[in-house]
Amino acid sequence: MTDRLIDELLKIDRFSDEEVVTLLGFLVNKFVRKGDHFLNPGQVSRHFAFIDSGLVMHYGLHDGVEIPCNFSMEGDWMGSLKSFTTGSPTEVAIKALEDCWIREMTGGQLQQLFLSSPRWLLFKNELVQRVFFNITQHNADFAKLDAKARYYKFMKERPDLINRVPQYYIAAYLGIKPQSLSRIRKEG
Amino acid sequence: MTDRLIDELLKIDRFSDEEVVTLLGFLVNKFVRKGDHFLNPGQVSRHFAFIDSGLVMHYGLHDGVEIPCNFSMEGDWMGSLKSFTTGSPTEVAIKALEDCWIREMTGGQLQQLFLSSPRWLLFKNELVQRVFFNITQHNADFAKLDAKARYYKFMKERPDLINRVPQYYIAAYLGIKPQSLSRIRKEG
DNA sequence: TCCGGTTCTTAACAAATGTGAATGGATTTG
DNA sequence: CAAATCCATTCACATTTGTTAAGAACCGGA
Repeated sequence: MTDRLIDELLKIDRFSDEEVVTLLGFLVNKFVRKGDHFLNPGQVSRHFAFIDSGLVMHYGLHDGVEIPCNFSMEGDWMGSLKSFTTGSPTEVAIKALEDCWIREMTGGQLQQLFLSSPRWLLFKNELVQRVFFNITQHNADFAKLDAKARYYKFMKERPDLINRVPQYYIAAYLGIKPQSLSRIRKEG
Repeated sequence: MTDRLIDELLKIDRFSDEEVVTLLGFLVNKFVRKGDHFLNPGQVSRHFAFIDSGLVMHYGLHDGVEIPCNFSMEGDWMGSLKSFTTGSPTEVAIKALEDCWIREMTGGQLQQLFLSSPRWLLFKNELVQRVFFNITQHNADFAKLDAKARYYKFMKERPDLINRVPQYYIAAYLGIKPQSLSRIRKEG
């Protein structure tokens, strides 16, 4: 039997069996139905989770419209770093776009993990850095590319998302209106 | 005699005198003239530095145009995290917009620092997180606001930069053309 | 299966932003 | 100091994107 979570862990660092067991002892299985929130807008984030299956979006609200800023899927970890570390109400909510099976832990458990082995802090840093690099790239795309180019780039780089994310969310992620995205798709 | 670097350090964590001395032992003073690079486009980043005075921009190139993605000034640390940690050629160059006095160290020295006390790793994480939160906010602004709103927000939040950064760089940072920024400024 | 809502598309028009070119002022350089 | 360059502005016009409204296609639930 293989465990995707362990596979992903070992890609990042050489965790010992003991370290892995400690982590698994903290994790609790949970089901999140499509459309439900892992983290509601304005709430304080208290959990950090691995996604075994399914897809979520991280999003902010603007004039009542949900604007995704990131997507996470099976094999990814998810959480609202800022709310989680500062205890402030989150500016970024997390909602399931598909039924999800996840394994979650609390902030206190994560702290215990950090104390149990220095490797876990490096692990966290690695995850933060990955998201940081992605956001930096997305940001550069906004400054450099027009709407059409951003859409083509998204299609090329995230073909896995094209058919799993509703187009009006993709449009919002790219900073354009759904009608404009339709037009871009039509005119090739 | 006060040292801005030490002030900033102590805002982040309770470093001991010994830890501070270790850091200072690694740092080398350097002058970077306005217009010169701290990190040239495409080079591998080998240094990490504190800015005692002056202003730099982190930027990427697009069709030969410099597009800033971040600014750092006196009191800030600077470096290209991705190039620095992965050893890859940087996608983000760093250029002085004003004459700068900096104190820099090498990657090897930073590693020594990490080994000397766990506090330094936490320190690095804190710096990464801050930039991460900033970029995340800038990113959300791109998706949510039009050019005019982005400019007003920038004026409100970064009045310290308005008169130190040339307007064509501010325009590029905001993802618009200099002429469009001129028009926005004119029409109020 | 049918219904009711949601998502996607289309179109005409409005508004925002880009483009190219010219000007004048400021700044740098020799 | 003068020449040269760079930078900000302005304008007319082109292109892109937003807005509003309507209908078509696609669901999910009764």
